[in-house]
Amino acid sequence: MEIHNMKYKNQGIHVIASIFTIEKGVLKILLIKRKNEPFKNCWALVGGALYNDEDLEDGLNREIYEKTGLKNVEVRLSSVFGKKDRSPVMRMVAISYIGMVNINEVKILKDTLKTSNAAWFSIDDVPFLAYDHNDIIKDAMKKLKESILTTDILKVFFPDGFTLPELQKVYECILDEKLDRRNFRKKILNTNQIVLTEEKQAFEGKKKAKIYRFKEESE
Amino acid sequence: MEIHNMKYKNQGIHVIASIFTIEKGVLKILLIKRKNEPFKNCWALVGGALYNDEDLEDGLNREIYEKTGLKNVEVRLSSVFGKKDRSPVMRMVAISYIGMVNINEVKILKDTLKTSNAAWFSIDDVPFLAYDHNDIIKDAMKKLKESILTTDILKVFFPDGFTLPELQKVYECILDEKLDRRNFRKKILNTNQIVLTEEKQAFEGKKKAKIYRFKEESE
DNA sequence: GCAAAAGTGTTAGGAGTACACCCATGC
DNA sequence: GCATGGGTGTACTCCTAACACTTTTGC
Repeated sequence: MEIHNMKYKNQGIHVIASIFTIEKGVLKILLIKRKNEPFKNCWALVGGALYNDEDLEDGLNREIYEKTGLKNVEVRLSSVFGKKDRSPVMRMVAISYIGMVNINEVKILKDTLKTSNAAWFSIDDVPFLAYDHNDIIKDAMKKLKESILTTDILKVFFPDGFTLPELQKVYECILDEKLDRRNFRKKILNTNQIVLTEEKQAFEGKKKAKIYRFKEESE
Repeated sequence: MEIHNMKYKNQGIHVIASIFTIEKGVLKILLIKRKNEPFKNCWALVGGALYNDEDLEDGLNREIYEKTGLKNVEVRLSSVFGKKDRSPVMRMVAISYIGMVNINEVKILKDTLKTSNAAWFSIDDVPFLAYDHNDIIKDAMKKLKESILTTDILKVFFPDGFTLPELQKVYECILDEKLDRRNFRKKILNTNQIVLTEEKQAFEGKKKAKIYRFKEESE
């Protein structure tokens, strides 16, 4: 590869995050309003161009921080988008990630150097977005549904443990379907990913529910 | 993003394929010997730098063709490798794919503009490779194992159909474990991905085996 | 007729699904 | 005491895994 060959010039990498949360039983995604061209004033996913001197996930976390004020969002690779004309400015390949945050623990910045607004949108109510970000969200949703049972991606929602009714609500919200209470308990307990604690806590009912927590990696 | 900012200059995208085949019951991977720096004379996966004016998979297929003479290899996304120092020349992010080819139907070029050799290596016998290609293979192997049951990625091995003993050999070879004949048949037939044909054919035994084929997408 | 591989069936355990009743608590 | 949600068990089906015998055919 000849570094000065025009065939390779002006390529860049977008690192993009579909950041989800759940607020009052509704799955939401974090969007920002762009302040600059291209797609000025258009809503978009959080993300931007990777620097030369940072690893992919570090770049993504920097972008998330710069555009929303959020720090240390845990992210997982979702997919790659590389159509040659997906950016009107120059050739950009997008690496897309999924992130989950606890809405009670974060405060997003509405106005930054490059964004004029930031807001949570219900997943059923996403507007037309910059670039191919609508496609990216679609793919991220699919991956999210696949990974909730097999990974501990939901851990961030429950830093202090959770009751099974709570967890079930989150599942129902992400999968967008009702689940049977008894079968849900069996399934979750069978994955061997969670353990019972001593505590109890009221959730929606009057009766107190048992609190569980995700196992640590070592357990 | 300011296009002339040094933070974004000299970035590129590697498109890389772990091309597998099965030869005499052994899983093999296609490697090429590099003719140029960096990693001159080192073995490496097939792939190279993406051009500005081509989609990701088109670029990958071009690289495969240039370096091995193979055309139209069907590929699937595997993962992404983006450590900042993974290339000594400039910042390169690698998009890695899995490809399968039928060794009876291809002839690879041993010598091209950029390669001085190309050869199939048993998966247990892969040498030290250029860049982070050893890591990329490891990941591709994991993805390959996950996808053989749920996708028709093995179709290319059997353009004219296959017998179940044949297919089982391929599974055993990729998963690196022995499978029970009766349970294998049940499992495969249950996936509803294959259909019985009228023909029969001898494989390893004297008795002729029934020939199946993968369903078309429309079936 | 025998060696070598192809083909088949049964049983037991585990997971998924559907479904109904009692328990604890706040009001 | 009753409404609300939390907690539990059972029966059926389906998938998985373990396991042994018969069939075909080339030699």
